[in-house]
Amino acid sequence: MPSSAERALLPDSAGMDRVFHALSDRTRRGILERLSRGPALVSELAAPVQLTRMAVSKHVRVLEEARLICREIVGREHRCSLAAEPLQEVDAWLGPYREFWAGTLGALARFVEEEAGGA
Amino acid sequence: MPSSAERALLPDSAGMDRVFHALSDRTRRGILERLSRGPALVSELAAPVQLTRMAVSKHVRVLEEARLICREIVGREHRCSLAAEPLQEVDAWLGPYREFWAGTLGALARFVEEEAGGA
DNA sequence: GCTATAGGAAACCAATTGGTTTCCTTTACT
DNA sequence: AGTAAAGGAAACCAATTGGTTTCCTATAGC
Repeated sequence: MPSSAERALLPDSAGMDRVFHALSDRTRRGILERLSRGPALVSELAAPVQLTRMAVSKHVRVLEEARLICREIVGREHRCSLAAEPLQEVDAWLGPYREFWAGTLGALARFVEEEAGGA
Repeated sequence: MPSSAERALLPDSAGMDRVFHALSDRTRRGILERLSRGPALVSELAAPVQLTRMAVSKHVRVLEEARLICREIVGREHRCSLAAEPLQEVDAWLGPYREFWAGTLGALARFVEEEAGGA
């Protein structure tokens, strides 16, 4: 069984597919943003969204399958809450590219400096 | 005209949709990873990928439309290179959630500490 | 016990995806 | 000039998406 650290480092491609796909819809990102301010029922998520409850329900399921939210079923209510772990995986995935753009910006800075110094 | 800082902070939903969707395919993430080690032609991207050149060409276009790569056409060759800016937008988008999971882990740490102290 | 509420299941739809194949254009090499 | 290489365009295909509507189940409240 892989530890959570291993899970974050070995890029489980299928998992990342699911996470990025889940994030590729603004409605779903909106749901995540809402949940970052505390748990909510499915109907509470649906209320502000100008969409059918069922549409929101499907979005919730997509997020759940990407492990971005988890739901606790209490009575007839489904209480959804944010699960940030996959976002940490995204953060980790971003790692090398962070170095890349730091390099790019560094190179740009050096270029500008050279221009200023040389001219 | 929005500055690059504004562009990074105002979440252009359609743009983010495109970026996350572009990232939601492992082939495309593979292309990005390849390009993080330097520019490449479309055929060089297609060579290792066990897919038609056309399929790769389409993936390249998706990445290009998400502004994740840019291509310089020189003669008959299309030289593709990584454009990390949208990844910085992803990084920025991640910001608040980073605080969230820091809080969660912080809370967990406190809980464990209390357990250890109280027991 | 009856009614209202929270939510999923299933069927359906148009649009998009990821992939292919076949053909075409443009540039390079000899 | 003639051929090989780089790559896009178009047509096509099966599978998936995002959305709807209609119906169904289970819990809660009077």
